[in-house]
Amino acid sequence: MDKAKEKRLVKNGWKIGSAKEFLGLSDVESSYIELKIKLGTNLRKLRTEKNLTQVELAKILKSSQSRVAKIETGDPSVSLDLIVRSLLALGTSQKEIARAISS
Amino acid sequence: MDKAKEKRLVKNGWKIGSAKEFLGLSDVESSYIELKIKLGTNLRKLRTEKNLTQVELAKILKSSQSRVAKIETGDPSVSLDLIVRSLLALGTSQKEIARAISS
DNA sequence: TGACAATATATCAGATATGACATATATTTA
DNA sequence: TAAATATATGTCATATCTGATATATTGTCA
Repeated sequence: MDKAKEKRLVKNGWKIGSAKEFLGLSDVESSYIELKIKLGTNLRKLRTEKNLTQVELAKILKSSQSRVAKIETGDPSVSLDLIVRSLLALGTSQKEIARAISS
Repeated sequence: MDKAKEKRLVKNGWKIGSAKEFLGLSDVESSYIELKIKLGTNLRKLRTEKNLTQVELAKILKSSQSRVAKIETGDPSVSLDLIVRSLLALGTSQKEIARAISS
């Protein structure tokens, strides 16, 4: 299964459902990807609300600009761990993370 | 920071707060650990409700008994990705995962 | 008690994620 | 418009996570 391709499709407006069908993703896999994209999108929202650049956020996270971009664009190389830690580092509470997942 | 030690402490009834203080964990780190423990505990609850052994669950997850045990006991070597995928594989919805995080 | 099933813990080679860097492509601003 | 700033994408050496295996510990029941 080509995760890079799948990510590109999702980014370009494909609904998870259709991407799932097209790529033959399992329910678990597609739900997991959907979840990561939700949280990554949430991180971008948070960052822009705080008027931070990716470079500035990267510094806070002790990561790099490129990895922040990958978090926000749902790059398949990014772990849920990193996304969640990043949200927490920006002050997101567990309840807020839960809300983001439910949305 | 010794994650194995921290895990043992938490397991033995230390509250996150005190483990955090004792070990000098950052807010991000302690919240992240707390979250993993919550979801791991949730997985165990789900598994036992379904009357599955760790060996049986491992087979479903295409993992091993030892890794299932590590998920359930909050072993620091386990990623959030694996925990969430495992919950999803047991049929947990995103809303239910969100609920577990909020609790 | 002892045998047996279930769970926990330790270790490791291979797999995957990581920050860093280079560089491409937007996007903004003068 | 061009220059400056911000974001995206590709690659890689190193770090971390993985399933597997071995073995220890715990619980259960005759």
